Amino acid sequence: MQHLDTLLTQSAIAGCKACFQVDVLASTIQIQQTRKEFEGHRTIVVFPLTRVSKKSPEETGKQLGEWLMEHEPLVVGFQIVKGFLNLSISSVFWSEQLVSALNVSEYGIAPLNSLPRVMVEYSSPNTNKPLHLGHLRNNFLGFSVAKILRAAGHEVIKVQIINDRGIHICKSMVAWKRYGNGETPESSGIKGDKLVGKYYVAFDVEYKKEIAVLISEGTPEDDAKKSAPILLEAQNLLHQWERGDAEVVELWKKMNAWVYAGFEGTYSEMGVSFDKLYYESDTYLLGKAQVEKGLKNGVFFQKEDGSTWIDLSDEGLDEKLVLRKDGTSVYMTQDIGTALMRYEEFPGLDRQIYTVGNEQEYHFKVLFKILSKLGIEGAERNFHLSYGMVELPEGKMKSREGTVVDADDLLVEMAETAKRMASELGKINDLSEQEKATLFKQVGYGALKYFLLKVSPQKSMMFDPAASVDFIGNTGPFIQFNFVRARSVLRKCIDEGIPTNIESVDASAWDESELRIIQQALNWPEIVQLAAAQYDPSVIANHGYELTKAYSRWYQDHSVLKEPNEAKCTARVALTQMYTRQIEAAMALLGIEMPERM
RNA sequence: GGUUCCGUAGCUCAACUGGAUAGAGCAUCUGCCUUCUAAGCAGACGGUUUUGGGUUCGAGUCCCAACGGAAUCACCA
Repeated sequence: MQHLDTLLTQSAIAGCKACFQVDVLASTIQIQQTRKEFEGHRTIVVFPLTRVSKKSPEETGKQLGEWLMEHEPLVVGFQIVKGFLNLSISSVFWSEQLVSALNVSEYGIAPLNSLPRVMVEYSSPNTNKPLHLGHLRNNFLGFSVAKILRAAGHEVIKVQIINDRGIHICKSMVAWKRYGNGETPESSGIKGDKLVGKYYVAFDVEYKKEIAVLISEGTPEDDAKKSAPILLEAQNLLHQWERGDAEVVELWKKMNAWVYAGFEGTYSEMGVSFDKLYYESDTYLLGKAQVEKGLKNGVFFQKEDGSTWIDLSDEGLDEKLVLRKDGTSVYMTQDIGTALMRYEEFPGLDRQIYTVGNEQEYHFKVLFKILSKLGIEGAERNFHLSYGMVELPEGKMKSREGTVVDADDLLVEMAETAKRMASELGKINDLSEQEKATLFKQVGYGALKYFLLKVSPQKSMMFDPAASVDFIGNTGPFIQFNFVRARSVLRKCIDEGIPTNIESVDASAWDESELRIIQQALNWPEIVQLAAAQYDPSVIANHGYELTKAYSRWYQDHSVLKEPNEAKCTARVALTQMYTRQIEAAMALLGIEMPERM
């Protein structure tokens, strides 16, 4: 479509020269898709031209339209509505564009490495509890953005950093030592991450009890919170870990391994993956060296108590701590080290995309500034893919109040809902049990992914577990359903000997609704680029929905198999093919699989 | 209090980045399955785009102010 608009712009510029004797800039020619209530395909907005034409919008449009009719072969008709010049484009053009799009292998997908190498970080869980709904949004988002960037031409490296170290895991360790009696995932049959999470909860229960006891003995609340024995024990474990105490490190390794096995199960169900994993325990010391180097260069400064800071007040930010007075690192220290390490490990890395919730916006603003001051070329190109929280009707998820929506549970529920719907409809009774199981996951997970990705990332969103995720309307299954119908048509074409290798379509075979769908579909390459530029899967989701909606409407009153006119039949096969290929590609960018039947 | 983000139909979201009469889905109501899969299609209902100013041919979109909500401003992660 860009191609078409470029041609039309050039013609319009020539037209302005001929009609009004002025040179106009390309930016003055505004072209958009004609709204569906008007005749025509592309619209030139005339208002900006009235300044040079010195005529009314209607008169300006009329002169330009007449000139284009004569001199631009693509334009076969025009109409002026107020200040809008609506151009009808030759259906031969649409026909040819469609066929050529059908004959490239991955229409709209840019060649790999045509754009620079980028890194997408997502997930980044703590290892003390299982993944929840918030992680689902995070993971689907990061995974999808990685795919979109790849489709736009970037080389993409998907990574996560695992927060495997710190007080949180020590809490689980203490509780397991106290109450675990050697329980393991194998002995209990509990998934590893769930088991560790169980002891994190057990810690919290005991911690609260001890605080209550202390308070009843007359200890002020603040002191009680700091001096509860179980907390001290956890802190002690953390110190032992940092000193490398063999027994503690072994327990830490053991419990983390349980968690990783559990996470791996969830990731695999979700269909997300990573190219490289980073562990905080490997990287948390790296930042220190960088900070010390920066201290010598004057990027950082030390306060009297020995803590290290950066002053970003002239950037509109505050002073920010990068090393504690005891020399231990904070979150920022670690992120500095990890970032610099990644630049070294992946030469030519153009930027990093951090998929992290919007509560950390300030943190990343500071991080990017620091990286820039440390001399990273293009550090300001780094992007915090910030997303809003997923909220429940009663507010935020709180693990302490048990309102957390568990990722594994939700996935199971989604597949079950798909199963329930499918058995009510009874269209797939002849599939094998295994085929059915696959289908229920495709549909159920598809519904969930679409639900979470169709909303712009920055917006916080509502999730009502009671209302559940819809399967009708603007949903993943609606798109899958239309795909399945279209595929079914194409299969039957093959059965009935109707050719599906389309090399040309007679332009006279199209009706207006079809030309409109073609036009919509030909926007695909730009949609991919736009989604990549904005790091926004919802752009893809919306396009997929609009295209599907149009196809579904068309499907209702255009039969392919029963169309007697051969040229029309061919045209409809081509359109159906275009639809199935594009929608499959689009959904793939969202991580949604398409079934053959449903 | 400072900074940032958000506010569109009863609910959940769009609106091609300043263009035409602000669109979908859900919910409610009415039609359509002997016709390629009805998880569908068509129609009805539903709006002072939170409010008030401004910028211009033109504002949901940009600027200012107010109101409402969220996040952040930790030697937490």
